[in-house]
Amino acid sequence: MIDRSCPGAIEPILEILDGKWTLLLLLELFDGTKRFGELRRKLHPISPKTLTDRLRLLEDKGIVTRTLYPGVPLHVEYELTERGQRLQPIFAAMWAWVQENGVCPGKEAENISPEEAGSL
Amino acid sequence: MIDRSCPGAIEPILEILDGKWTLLLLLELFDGTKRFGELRRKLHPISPKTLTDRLRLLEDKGIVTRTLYPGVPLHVEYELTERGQRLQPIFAAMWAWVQENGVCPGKEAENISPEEAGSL
DNA sequence: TGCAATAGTTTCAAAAAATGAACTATGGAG
DNA sequence: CTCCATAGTTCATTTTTTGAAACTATTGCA
Repeated sequence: MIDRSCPGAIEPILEILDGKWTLLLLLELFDGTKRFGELRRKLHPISPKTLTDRLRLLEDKGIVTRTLYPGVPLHVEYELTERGQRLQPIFAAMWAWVQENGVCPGKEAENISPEEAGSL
Repeated sequence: MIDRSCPGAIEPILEILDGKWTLLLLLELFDGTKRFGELRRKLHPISPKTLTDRLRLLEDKGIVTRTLYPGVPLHVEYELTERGQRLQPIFAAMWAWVQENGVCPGKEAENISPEEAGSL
């Protein structure tokens, strides 16, 4: 389980998972390769600055790769590395916890009024 | 595994795990009931304000309980709830990731010079 | 030449989080 | 009446993070 003799050892992962958008961003990437604009839309209203900041950090930590495709218009794809894929169990554990203890916002959204629904 | 149809569902846990000291604090509490001063020493140099802020938040979210023991000197004990205990698998998954991909700072500390060691 | 579409960067302001130092509260012992 | 030890609180300041708006870069096409 958890090795209590080396408490500082979780720090590398704290650096990776830290930041307002990081977990949501990683969730998107678990779903597969994504382009910059696509991530921006799915994580709306994230700012482009914050998105690049996060992606650069994850790149530095070896969690994602950035691939530029020249051509018109150019585009860029972000993809999880092997190392990044291995983060999935952490999310699965979070997910399991939420199932048992949290609430899924979607469930309550089922009975929103038509007017509210229209504005989405 | 992860339910992609309900992406917003991880948010409750983001609120719980957020903050510079939270994960380290929870690690301490997994080890057992702890008093305020004890946590403060183990998490040094955390400020008392930050520590109370975190503990209050965790209390509000039903993750820890606070028990006051009157008497002289008075003392307070913080303990994980059942709900809080169930967060352990998340940490275990983080730990496993670090084992495979990260570095344990302790390992490198084995060959520090005597002068450096003396200052600890 | 200038526009369209992608993916950013830059700069500055605003908001949120953490820190540090000093102070409060409790209650018995001396 | 003061002191000790515990567990905080308060407030001003600093540091860190996030955000918004406007601007840059690339390259083919009309």
